[in-house]
Amino acid sequence: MERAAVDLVLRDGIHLATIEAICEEAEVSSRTFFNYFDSKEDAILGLSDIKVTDEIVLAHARSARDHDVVTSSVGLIVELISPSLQNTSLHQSRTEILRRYPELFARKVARLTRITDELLDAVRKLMSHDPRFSDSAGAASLLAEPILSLCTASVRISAKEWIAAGSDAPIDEITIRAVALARQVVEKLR
Amino acid sequence: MERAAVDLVLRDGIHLATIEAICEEAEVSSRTFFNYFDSKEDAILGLSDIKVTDEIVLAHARSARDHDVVTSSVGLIVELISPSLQNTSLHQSRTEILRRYPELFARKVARLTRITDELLDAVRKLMSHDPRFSDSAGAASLLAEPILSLCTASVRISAKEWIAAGSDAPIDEITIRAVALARQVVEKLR
DNA sequence: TACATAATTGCACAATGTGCATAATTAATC
DNA sequence: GATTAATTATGCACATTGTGCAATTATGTA
Repeated sequence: MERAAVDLVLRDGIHLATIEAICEEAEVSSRTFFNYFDSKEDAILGLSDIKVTDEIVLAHARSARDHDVVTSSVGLIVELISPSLQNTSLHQSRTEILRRYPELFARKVARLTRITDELLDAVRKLMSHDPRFSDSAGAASLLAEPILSLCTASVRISAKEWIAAGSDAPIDEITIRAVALARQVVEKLR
Repeated sequence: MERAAVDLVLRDGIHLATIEAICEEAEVSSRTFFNYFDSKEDAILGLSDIKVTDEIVLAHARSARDHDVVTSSVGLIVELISPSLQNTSLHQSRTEILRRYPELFARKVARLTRITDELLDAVRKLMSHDPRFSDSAGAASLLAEPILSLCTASVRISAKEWIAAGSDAPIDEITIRAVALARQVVEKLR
């Protein structure tokens, strides 16, 4: 049904890709459609459930060089979004859809804000592993949000570049490039 | 009608605050409602049209100490959101609504992404006034997005604190505090 | 008053989404 | 293989949001 939804949007446009049409294409009833997706856009955008587990967070906290919170945060973010980067066929169609219909970003972002709190907790944990934040206890917690934003934006750009370059390079390249961008910002602004 | 929408949501809950009920309260027809708002949430959230004019951008570029891009960007962002901070009665109700119904952030964010491109252009202009970015021409443009994210997040936190403290202090306090937060991040991460 | 313009409304309609009862499919057990 | 139990798909009625269009009402102006 996701395939049908995505294909129809690209073929007929978002307005003609009604639930009815999608269900006809997928050969299911419209009622069944809503048994699987909360909304039409869920199917179109493929809003999979990202989980931020303690294991993943800890793994990144330990593996980052010097326990740098930027490196570990970027690594974590890239790992979380990597499934949607690798699922090539569907994902490419979805990327094209977002390009054509920027309004749909809304839902996508909505889902992301749903996990923003989880990500913030994760960044705070990662900060606690970073020696530069080990002394300043509670006050530093306020910095988690700006740090997360900085890292997320860097990943966004880096992923864009990666996709534009043909998605050939290993995904780690996204991480490396994103960390470099974040560092540049810090260097320039200090 | 905005007043009626906001009041009803707080009184009866989002589900019972239907268009029909809101229109009854506001004593207009539902058709009239949609002549003024594109959607129910528009009225509830009061998504006013933020305009990023060249004048405002230039004013901030010039007034910022040392033409620091963080200071000017934060100042710009605070100025853009200040109307919604000052319109006390309605805004307080809306803040409470967002607290109760975090899902509604979606639309709010959607509107913000609509002006993200404008904001990015603004930040690039502000960067061009910052001596630290004057040499590195095109490459630095990539940094606009992370910088904007950093500033936006800092403002978000600072505004939250400001509201929590009772919204008594002048709005400039938001700017000052946000700049301080952004600076802390940069200092810590370098 | 008479006229032009703008604001409001009614009505028909399309589309999304939900609740609930029923049918069809599949798997499990004897 | 037949029977039963679980899951999955469906049909139908309905509420809600939102739009297009034509008609009506209100408002200002000469």
